[in-house]
Amino acid sequence: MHDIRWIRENPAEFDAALAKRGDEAMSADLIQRDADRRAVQTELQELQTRRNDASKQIGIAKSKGEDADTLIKEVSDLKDRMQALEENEKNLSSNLTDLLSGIPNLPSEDTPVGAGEEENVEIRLEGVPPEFDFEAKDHVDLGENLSGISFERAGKLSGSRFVVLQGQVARLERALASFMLDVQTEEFGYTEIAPPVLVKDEALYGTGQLPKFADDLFKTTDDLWLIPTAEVSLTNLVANEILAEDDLPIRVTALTPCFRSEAGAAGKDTRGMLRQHQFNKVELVSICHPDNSLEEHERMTGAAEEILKRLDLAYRVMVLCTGDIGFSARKTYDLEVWLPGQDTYREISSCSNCGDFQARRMKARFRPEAGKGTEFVHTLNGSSLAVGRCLIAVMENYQNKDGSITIPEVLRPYMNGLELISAG
RNA sequence: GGAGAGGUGGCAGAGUGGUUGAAUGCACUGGUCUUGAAAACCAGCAGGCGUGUAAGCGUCUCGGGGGUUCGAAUCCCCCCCUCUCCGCCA
Repeated sequence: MHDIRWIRENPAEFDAALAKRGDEAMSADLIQRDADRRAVQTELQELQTRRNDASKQIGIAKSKGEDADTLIKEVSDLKDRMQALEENEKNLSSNLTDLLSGIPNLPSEDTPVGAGEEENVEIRLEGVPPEFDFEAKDHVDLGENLSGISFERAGKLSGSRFVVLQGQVARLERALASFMLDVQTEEFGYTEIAPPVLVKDEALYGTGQLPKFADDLFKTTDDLWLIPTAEVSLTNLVANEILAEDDLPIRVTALTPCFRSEAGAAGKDTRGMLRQHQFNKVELVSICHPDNSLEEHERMTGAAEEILKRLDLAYRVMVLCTGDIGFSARKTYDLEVWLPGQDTYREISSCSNCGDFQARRMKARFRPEAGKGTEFVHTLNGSSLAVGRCLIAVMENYQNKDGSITIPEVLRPYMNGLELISAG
């Protein structure tokens, strides 16, 4: 959500930033609507002032036993005009809010301008993809051969884009998630949270999934939604709160299943478990002081990268361009892990700085120690990591010629010391 | 799911239609006092919006939304949440 007062004062800057995203200029329209709204509001408030004064006098007169009919008549006569103005004001302001809430966040200065995915910029390349002296299999072949993955059985239960994991593969997935949580809580200061995965409209509005992206979500029959990411649950933890300045930063993490309808992805990534309706993810969320969000963004990205480093997986860090960045983000780093089965890098994490965009929507503020009033916090979120995709990465990068999978050192403590997953 | 009780400022807790955005206490902030601290005393202490260069002024908000009234924290309706008892249940 954008600050209409800021738009009023910086219309050119606002439109220029929208243009970078490929969106049309909107400031003139918004400013006009805002001016209309304020004119009506001011007029209404003048009438309210008169009404309040008169009502007080009526009270005084009555308490003295005096006659107040003239005043009562006057206020009575104000009512029609007031009601009309009230309705008018309500419409104007909800129209304005609807418009504003559909406008994406403005990209930061250092977000590269580009039309789409192809124009994202690689800023780091870490690790070396493994070389195999045999033909590398993908996780589907590996998993089915190990009796660890079944799409067929998942299909019986739930249809396409679901998977059943079994045995040591299932355990490996759990090991990954535990490892991720342990690193983030013990080494990066994130507090573990076990949040609801069913949430109300307001929560999804707060983080920006609603009202625009309802099609990407699953909704229950009693009006709750399945979260597409724990970003929703974790960020909304501070919704409608006024925090103390020294509460910041708040760093929270959670392992949750995530649910996505993948409405716009028909035919895309249909093989394997790369793109599922349900997957597990360890999410990081930081709520921080506006002065610190840039460095917090780097820190968070580093925390996510640490997981890949310790798993000794090759990856690259991309800065998303203005055409690929998400609705709520000012700047986003994607981490892409090397997948031998696909012979390419694929997204495994996305770390975004949303500035005060989400905070405004959910009214998450803090009280600055110096100065008065309140200020909006900055919110950041990042995956650390998508567990399902990380499982793919481990299976494909750690495969052996015979189809077995070597368990990465750091995961062995979580696997009761097991070093190898093999068939039979 | 059924029956009942209740939701007031950071917390506790008054307030049933009339100068109440809200008594009082605690907490917090500033000041006086003190060698320092405590205590005591004095003062301040909600958020949003509008208007104004500003000081300020105005307006809205007592779980949320409607309604009655000249006037609602107080009366009426709907919804949400919490607690107690019962039922069901991992």
